[in-house]
Amino acid sequence: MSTAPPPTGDDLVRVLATLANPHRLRVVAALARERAYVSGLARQLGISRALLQVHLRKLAAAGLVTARLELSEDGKAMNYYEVEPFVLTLTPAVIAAAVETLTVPDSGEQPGAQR
Amino acid sequence: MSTAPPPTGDDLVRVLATLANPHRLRVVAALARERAYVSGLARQLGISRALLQVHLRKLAAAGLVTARLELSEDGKAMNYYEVEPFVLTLTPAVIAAAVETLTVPDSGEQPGAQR
DNA sequence: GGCACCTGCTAACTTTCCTTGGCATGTGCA
DNA sequence: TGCACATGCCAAGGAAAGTTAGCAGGTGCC
Repeated sequence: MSTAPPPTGDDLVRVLATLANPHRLRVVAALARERAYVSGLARQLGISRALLQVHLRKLAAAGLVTARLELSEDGKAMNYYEVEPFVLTLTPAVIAAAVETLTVPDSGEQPGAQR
Repeated sequence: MSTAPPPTGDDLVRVLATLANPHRLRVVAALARERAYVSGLARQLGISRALLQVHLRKLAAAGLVTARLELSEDGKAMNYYEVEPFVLTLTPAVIAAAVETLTVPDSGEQPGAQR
């Protein structure tokens, strides 16, 4: 078994599209140091909570971060996010393998089908 | 030294944004098997030349493919593309390092500056 | 000359993403 | 009760990306 799981074509696109954003990269970088809750992270990054929440949602949808709701000592509900220890190696060969499992949204054809 | 060169934050975003597209992934996959010229590749992928050209341009801008203009035996000018043997490993730590060199278009602050 | 192949560009439309602002809810504490 | 903190959602405008269609140029061959 390798350190990198075989990515589905669609998964690969989703993960790449998710990471292809400066804000989301900063979020991952910040969470790589230590987990944080939404409001605190928003202050730390200097962006609005609404914006951060959208990015966190995408990161979570791609499986790159996870959320855990906790109660602070003073009873506040805090939603702590932490980064998932992913390892993704990108090479032409990996991409060629992933393309085999690519869903085609355009014409809805199946993998291996000829046009 | 690792197999992957240290990516700049901006470079990383550019490469990720470039690869986060089904068509461009297919192009890379096709070129990974063998190099091809524009028209032939367009037919092979079932997309228009104009569309392919835009994607090829982005891939070349990100340094993932290279173009070489050649003359076929019958004198036709053929623009052959081939994939660059890139190796990019993506982990939270790599991202954290790349973020340090991220250009901030929003407020234009310098790397290392505190807020 | 006309057809078939190759190359490139640009304008314009459509779709998607990004971002902001506002609103609603709940808690603890002075 | 009012303030400060936490959570979330939704609507709307602006910016960027994707896609198509059309035009123009070049060569070889029947």
